[in-house]
Amino acid sequence: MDRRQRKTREAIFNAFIGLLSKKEFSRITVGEIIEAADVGRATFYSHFETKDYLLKELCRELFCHVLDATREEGSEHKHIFECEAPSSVFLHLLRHLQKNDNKVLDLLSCSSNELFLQYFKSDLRRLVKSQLPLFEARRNAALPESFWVDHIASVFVDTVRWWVDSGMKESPETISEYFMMVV
Amino acid sequence: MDRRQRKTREAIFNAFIGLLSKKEFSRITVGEIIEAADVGRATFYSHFETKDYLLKELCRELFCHVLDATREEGSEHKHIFECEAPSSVFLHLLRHLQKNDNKVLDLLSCSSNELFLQYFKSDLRRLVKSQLPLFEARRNAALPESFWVDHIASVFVDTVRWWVDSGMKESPETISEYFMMVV
DNA sequence: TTCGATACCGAACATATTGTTCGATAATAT
DNA sequence: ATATTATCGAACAATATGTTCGGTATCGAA
Repeated sequence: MDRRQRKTREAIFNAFIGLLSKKEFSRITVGEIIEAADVGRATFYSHFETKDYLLKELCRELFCHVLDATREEGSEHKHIFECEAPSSVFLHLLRHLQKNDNKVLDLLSCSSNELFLQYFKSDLRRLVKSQLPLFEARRNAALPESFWVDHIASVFVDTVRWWVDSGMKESPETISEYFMMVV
Repeated sequence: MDRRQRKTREAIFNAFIGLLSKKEFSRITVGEIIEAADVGRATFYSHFETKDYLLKELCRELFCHVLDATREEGSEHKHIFECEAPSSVFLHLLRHLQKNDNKVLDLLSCSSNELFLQYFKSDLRRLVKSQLPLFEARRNAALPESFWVDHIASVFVDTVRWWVDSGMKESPETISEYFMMVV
């Protein structure tokens, strides 16, 4: 990819994230984004069809990155996935969030976080599905698998939401314990 | 309240709900609403400051209505709240939803249902809080109350979401059982 | 029934936002 | 060095928002 493209794309993402910390998604205009990113109007529209697609692509990049990182760490230390409690993989995720090395946390704590949590959850469902055996012991046989997967992903997202909404005072370890207590 | 006011208010709500079943909230314009409701532009703005307030007031009316109805039924048959399992109050809620006597279900199954589920959840939290003793037996003492309340409300909302998203094939009784299995 | 209050109409209005177009310029890859 | 391509910037039509105003119809209370 052309270096210019990378730069403008990055500039737009950063401007967008910056604006999101100040105001709601629906009230952010394309005009504000291109001014903050310092790019031409036509340039913006050559990168993103609409503001909604910008949101979508941003989520895809960030969440896939976080989940892939979690998955990688998992395959480095295979025992995590094979031997330890199911909490491990989620604990890793929570630690990634707290470090905030990428900007996921900024998105999850902004006023429009519901939008991101939706995307986050749908990516998470895939992770849960691949880790399903770890939860088999806790599952009631009467529950449909689709319900069970959805439930685990939902509870994790809701737990993260509660965490950030209440100021992230607890450690990732504590939150992970809470999660394991209720799931 | 003036009969004229009631009528236009009702007309706007109905037009709004009708449009929501066809397109996303963010793509619905005030122009479309007033055309469908057959009221003047100035009239709309004398009732609702913006489209967002319209959404908010609609949620407040409908959800409060549902939850109040549930509460009322509860006080008629006091045993429900005092003696029976905590499932009862939620089962009542689910039955109300399935009957769809008010239009709550339309909102929960439209493409912008996330918006409504948020409002629904915050109203639900209050209900959960008032029914908290019923869940005491299932609660791990290490969990903060705020987390516990949030969790119960979240799981209920997520359960309803799963139900409507997957076509509401199950009976309210079954869904209530699923809910009680995982909470 | 009457009468004062007020909700509604509808059309016009300024303003803001969206998404597109185009020629000129500058950065890039090879 | 050169052909390619991303960006600029300014202008553009089309659409949406929220307000204003005088006239009309409806309402609730006496």
